[in-house]
Amino acid sequence: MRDVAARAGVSLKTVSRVVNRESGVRQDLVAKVEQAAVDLDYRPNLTASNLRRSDQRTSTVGLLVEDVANEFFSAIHRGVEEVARVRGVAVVAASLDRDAQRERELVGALAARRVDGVIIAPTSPDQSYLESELRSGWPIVVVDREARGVDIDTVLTDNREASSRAVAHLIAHGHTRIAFIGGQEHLTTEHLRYAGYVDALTNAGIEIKPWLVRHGAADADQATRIAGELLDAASAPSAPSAIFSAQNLITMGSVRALRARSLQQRVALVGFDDFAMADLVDPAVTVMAQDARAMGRKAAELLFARMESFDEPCERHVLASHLVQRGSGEIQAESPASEKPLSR
Amino acid sequence: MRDVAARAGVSLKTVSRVVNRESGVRQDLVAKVEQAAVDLDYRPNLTASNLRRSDQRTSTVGLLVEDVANEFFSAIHRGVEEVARVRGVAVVAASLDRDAQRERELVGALAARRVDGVIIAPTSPDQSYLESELRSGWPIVVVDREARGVDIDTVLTDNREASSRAVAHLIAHGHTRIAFIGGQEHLTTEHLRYAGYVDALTNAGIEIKPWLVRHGAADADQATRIAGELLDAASAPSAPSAIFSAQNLITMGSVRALRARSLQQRVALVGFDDFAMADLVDPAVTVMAQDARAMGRKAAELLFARMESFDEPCERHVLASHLVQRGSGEIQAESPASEKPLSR
DNA sequence: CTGAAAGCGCTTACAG
DNA sequence: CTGAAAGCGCTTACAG
Repeated sequence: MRDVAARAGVSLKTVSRVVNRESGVRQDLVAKVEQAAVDLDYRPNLTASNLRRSDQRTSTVGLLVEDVANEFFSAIHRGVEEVARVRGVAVVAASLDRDAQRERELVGALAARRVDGVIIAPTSPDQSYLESELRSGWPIVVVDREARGVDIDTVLTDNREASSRAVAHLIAHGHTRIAFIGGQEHLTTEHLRYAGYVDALTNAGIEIKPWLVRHGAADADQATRIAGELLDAASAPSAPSAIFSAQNLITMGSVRALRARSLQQRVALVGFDDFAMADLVDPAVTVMAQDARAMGRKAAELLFARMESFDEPCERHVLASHLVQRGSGEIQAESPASEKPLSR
Repeated sequence: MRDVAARAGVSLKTVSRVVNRESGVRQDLVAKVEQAAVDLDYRPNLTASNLRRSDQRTSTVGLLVEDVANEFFSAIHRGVEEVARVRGVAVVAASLDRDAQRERELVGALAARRVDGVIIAPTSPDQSYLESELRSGWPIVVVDREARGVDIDTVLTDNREASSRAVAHLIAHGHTRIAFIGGQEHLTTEHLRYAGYVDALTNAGIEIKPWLVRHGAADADQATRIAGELLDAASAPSAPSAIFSAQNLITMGSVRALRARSLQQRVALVGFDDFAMADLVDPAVTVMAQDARAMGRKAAELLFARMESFDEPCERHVLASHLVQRGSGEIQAESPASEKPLSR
């Protein structure tokens, strides 16, 4: 900038005004400065400018999710980006991979870069370490999963209610032996989805059968193995006639397990989370679909709102999921009483 | 930092040394400074530090792709992140959405943030606008698609050869009426994949039939429509007996078109790019799989290498794709001569 | 409308 | 081993 000022024969301040398109600079000076900037390949340095600027904004926000390559989280990423973009704000995204320590490290890395705020799908069991950043007025929003140990803006789906509806859907198709396959137990989403499963069974007066409940499927391959164990181990009368899978990767794994045993037309399946190609599997997969992109948008809106107002009370948004019936969830339980043909 | 220095009763410089873990500070001073930092909730300001630092590194790199929510690009993102992470480097990722102007704007936005380098899957037809940034020594690597109008480090797949192999695979199964469905024509990947299609047909002495070639499918829905037109419009003897789709979204769209006509067991399909659940569709989808994550890793490695050496000649890496046979690509052409049963 | 001085939070290049 | 001064590229808060 100094070089540009020298070449244009004006002061630093005038160059600054032109670069920031402030009004009230004589037209001929504007032209001179712009010419000099072009001649010298001048690029404004945002990091220098916000060092002194009063708002201290870097026009960058952070996003921490389980895995940027998981389609659920990349859809959230996309939603955040959409809201950030219109404000000229960039998004630095990173994957936590269920590593609690990395969550803290990355928060620190984003703080060191002075991003204007951060959106987190927390993986660590406790977020009280965020206390001091929140007190300092650094905007933080939690998405998909609830934070624990700290009061914070939150965007969630109706995990418990939606799961209950999903399981009730299976019950309505005659199922009473419904397996639950869930992910990491310490995640709030898993807790709530399991609670919804219990709710639905309880409401229907169906006993919870512990041997049909499995937690801890960390990826699609583990889910395939676990679903396989459920399908193989149980003796016929106690074998599951339906599966409720609590998450997209688990659903994909369950589909593989069912197909490997040629059970996909006999054992019903409803999965939490939609995924690409769910409509093309045979039978097509019935899912409880969250609008991940909308969650990302909402989280970003909360984040930007928070930048304007430190001391408003925390907000908590719950987005509704909806059941997408595609076939796998409408398979009737095999029983003498039920004689409807397989739907679809 | 000034406050920390005051509270610890030392100079700014000493705090700086402690914060940066430089050796040669007396143990008692280190302890005092660390205590003061904790008391005051001190966070180092990376943006301030690299303003003065000689290397001027922000420990952040940029990544510009078509869409962060497309699984091909989010896998690249993940690969870049893996390499960046071990260096303590953050990744700011953004979507171009085929908007050439946005490509330039985002490059400018990243330049203003002084990221240490940027990886681009270019969408605009010409990258000569990057000339001045490259001259200034700003590391840029291009991934997936070639840059035009500028000499630059590049990571690609063997688009042409791989496409040729994919189409040859269909020819080997008796097909001569093979449709090509491609995306945006100005993308180098599309050019090359079409060229590979032409190569394979030419090598086999099969004439290119213009009515079987369609460019410009911009998303899965358009691909469904285009594939449908191809399947419907042609009169029986000239209808395609196989489809080569040049990209993941197009493949998904083509699967939908085939299924809507119950042709999925009769018309063969090979797609470029693998995708989740391709193994669970019926028939499972044969694809020419690129290792997107490896491409991202390689691009990041080139980028970091470039930061060390401005004037080395540009490198160009071509990663091999491999055919994953799953069923849809092994459907034999229907002809009296061919009596093999459907494979799988 | 334009500019000279001070300062953002840190590091460099020195001196002690 | 420690620190006082200058400066990174810009903006603020003035004065003219």
